[in-house]
Amino acid sequence: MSLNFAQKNAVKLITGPCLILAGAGSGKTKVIINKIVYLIKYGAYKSHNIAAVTFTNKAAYEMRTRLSKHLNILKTKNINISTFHSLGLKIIKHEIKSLRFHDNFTLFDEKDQISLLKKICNKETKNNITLLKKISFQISFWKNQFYTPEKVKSLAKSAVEKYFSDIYEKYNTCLYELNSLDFDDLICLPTTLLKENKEIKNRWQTKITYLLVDEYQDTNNSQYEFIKELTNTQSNFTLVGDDDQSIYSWRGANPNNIFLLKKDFPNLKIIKMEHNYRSSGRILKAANSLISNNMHSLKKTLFSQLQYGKFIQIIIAENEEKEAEKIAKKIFLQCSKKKLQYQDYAILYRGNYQSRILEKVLIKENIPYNISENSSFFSCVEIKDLLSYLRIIINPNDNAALIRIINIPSRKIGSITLKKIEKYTTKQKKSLFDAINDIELEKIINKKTIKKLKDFIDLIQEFIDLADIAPYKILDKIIHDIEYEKWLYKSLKDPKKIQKSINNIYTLSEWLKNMIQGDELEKPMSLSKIITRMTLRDIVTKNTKKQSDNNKVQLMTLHASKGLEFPTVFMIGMCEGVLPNQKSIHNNNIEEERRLTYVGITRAKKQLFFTYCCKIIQYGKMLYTSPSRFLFELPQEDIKWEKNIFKNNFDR
DNA sequence: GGCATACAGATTTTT
DNA sequence: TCTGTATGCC
Repeated sequence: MSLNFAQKNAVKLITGPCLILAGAGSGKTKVIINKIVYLIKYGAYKSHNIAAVTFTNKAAYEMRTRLSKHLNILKTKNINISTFHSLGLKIIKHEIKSLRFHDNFTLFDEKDQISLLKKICNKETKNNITLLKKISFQISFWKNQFYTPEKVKSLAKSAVEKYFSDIYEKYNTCLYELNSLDFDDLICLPTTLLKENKEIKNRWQTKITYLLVDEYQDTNNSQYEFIKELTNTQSNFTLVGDDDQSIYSWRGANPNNIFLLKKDFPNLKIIKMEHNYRSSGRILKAANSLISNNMHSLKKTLFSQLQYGKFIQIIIAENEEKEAEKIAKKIFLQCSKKKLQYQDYAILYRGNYQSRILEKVLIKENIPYNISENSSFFSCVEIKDLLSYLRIIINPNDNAALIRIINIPSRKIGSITLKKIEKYTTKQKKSLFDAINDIELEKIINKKTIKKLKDFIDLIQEFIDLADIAPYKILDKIIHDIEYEKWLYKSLKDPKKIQKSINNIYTLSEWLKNMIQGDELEKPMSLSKIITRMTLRDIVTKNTKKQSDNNKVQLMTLHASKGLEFPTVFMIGMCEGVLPNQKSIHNNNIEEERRLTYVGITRAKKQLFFTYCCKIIQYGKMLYTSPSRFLFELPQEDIKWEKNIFKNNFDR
C-alpha cells in the first residue's frame, strides 16, 4: 500500500502525542490501519497493548475487518478496537470492586432515563416532555463536566437550578439503587476512577501503551478527559480528526478539543493530510470555498490531483414534488444511458422528513432506492418489551424493565396497583420485584391483584432459573410463554405493523443465536453480556447484502453520510430555513450547518447537484423560501444555476 | 383497563 | 399535516 509524504509521517510517528488533521477523503482510515500495523511490526508495540477507539460500532467493526487483511487473526483479535463506551464498560467491569455497583448492572438508554426522571419529578414537570428532556440534557452535561450532585447543589443559585440539581441527586441515587448506569457513566466513572486511583491508573496505562482515536473532533469533554487519563504519563497516542467535519456539537461534542490538545500536550506533533483522493478539483474547490467562511485556528486546504471535472449544477424547482421529479428524471436518464448505475447516486438531506416526497416520487418512477435505516430497531416496542424481560432476568431490581412489562401482555395490573407498590417500596427501600413478595402488601392491595402479582413474579422466577441455557432459547421461551405474538395481534391491529414487529422479533432471535463468545468455540455469550451489548447498540451488521440487490439509489441524512462517498451526490432542500436550518439561524449556529454542507459536498467524487425549491410545505403550511446562503458561498464560476432569472433575483 | 379524543410539537441521533 | 402522547370517559 503506497502512502504519500504526510501519510508516511503520520504512520511513522509512534512516540509522543500525535494529532492527524485529516481532511475529507485524505485516506484517514488507511493511515490508521497502516499505523497499527507499523506499531506492531516496527514499533515494538504488542498487539494487546494497542487500543483503537471509535465512536460507532460500525467504525470499530470496519477497522477490525480492514486490519484483519494485514495482520494474522490472533494479532487482530488482541488489539482492543472498540467504541468509547465499550472501552469504558470494559474498565468498569474490570474494576467493579472499586465501584459501588454490582457486576450485573443494567444500562439505561435515553428512554429509560426519561421514564426514571418522570418518576422523580413533580407532576407539572412529569407531563412536560420538553422540560424532561432539558433536565436529562442538563444532567448529562453535569456528568460530562464531572460535577457531582453535591457540587451542583452547592453551586445552585436560582430556584430552577436548585430544582434541577435536586433531581440530579435523586436521579443518581435511583440509578444506584436500581444497580443501573447510564451512557454518560460509562465514560465518566472510569475516568474518575483513573483520576483518583493510582493503582488502577497504573494498571490501565500498562495495559494500553498506545492509543488511537478516530473522529477526534466528535469527542466531548469527558471523553477528552478519558483519553488524557489513559495516556497521561507516556502520551503515546494518535488522534485523528477533522474540525471541519464536526457535526455533532448538539450532542455535546466539543470541536475545540482539537485545540485544547496543543495546550495540554506542548510537544504535540500535528500532521496535516490535505491531499484528497476522492473528489474532482472543482468539487474540492467548492468545498474549500464554502468552509473558508468558518473560523479556523488551524488552516487546512484540500487539494486534488484528479480531473477538474464537471460543473456543479443547481437545480431549481417550483416545489418539493417537482424537485424530486427532476432528480428522478436525471438519475433515470443517466442510468438508462448505462453511464452509471443506481448505486452510484446518493440523495442527501438535512432531516429525515425530507425523504417522504422523494420516496413517493422514486416509487412512481420505478427507481430502486435504499433508505439508510437509523437505529430505530431498538426503540421498537416489541424489542424494548422483550429486552425488558431479559433485563429483569439478569437484574430483578431493574424497576424500569419491570414497570414496562408487568402488564405486557395485559395481566390486569394497572397503574393504581403499581403506584401502591411504588409508594411502599420508597418507604422500604426495596425494588419492586422484591416488594411484591412481602406480606405487608396484602394490607393495601386486594387479594385478586396480589395473586396476579405473584403469578407474574413466579413467571419471571421461572425464567431466572433458566439463566444457564442459551440466551436465544430463553427468549424463545419467553415469547412462547407469554404468548407475545397473540398480544401483538391484539394490541397493534394494523397487519402491516404486526408483520414488521414479528420480523423484528425474528431478527432479534436470530441475532441472539449468532452471539457466540469470541474466545471459546461455539460457546454462547452470557445473557448479561448480550443485554449490555444490545444497549450499546453493538449490533454487528455484516454487509451480507447481495451485490445484485444492492443497486439502489442511496437516500440518507447529511449526518448519516459522513465517512461515505458516491460518484454523484444530490443535496436537496438547499434553502434558508432547511439548510441552514431555521433553529440554527435563530441560535446563530451557522458554522455547524456550514460544516454539514461541507460534509455533503465532500461526499461527491465526480458530480455534484444542489437542488433548491421555491415553495416548501412545512407543518402543513406553504412557505416561500430563498436559496441557501451557502449556495452563494460557492465559487460561482464553477456553478451552473439552472435558470438565470432565479440567480438574478436572489443574487446579493 | 381500554378506547376515543384533544393537543402539542415537529433537526440531526455515534452509545 | 402528521404523529405520538396525555387525558377523560365508559
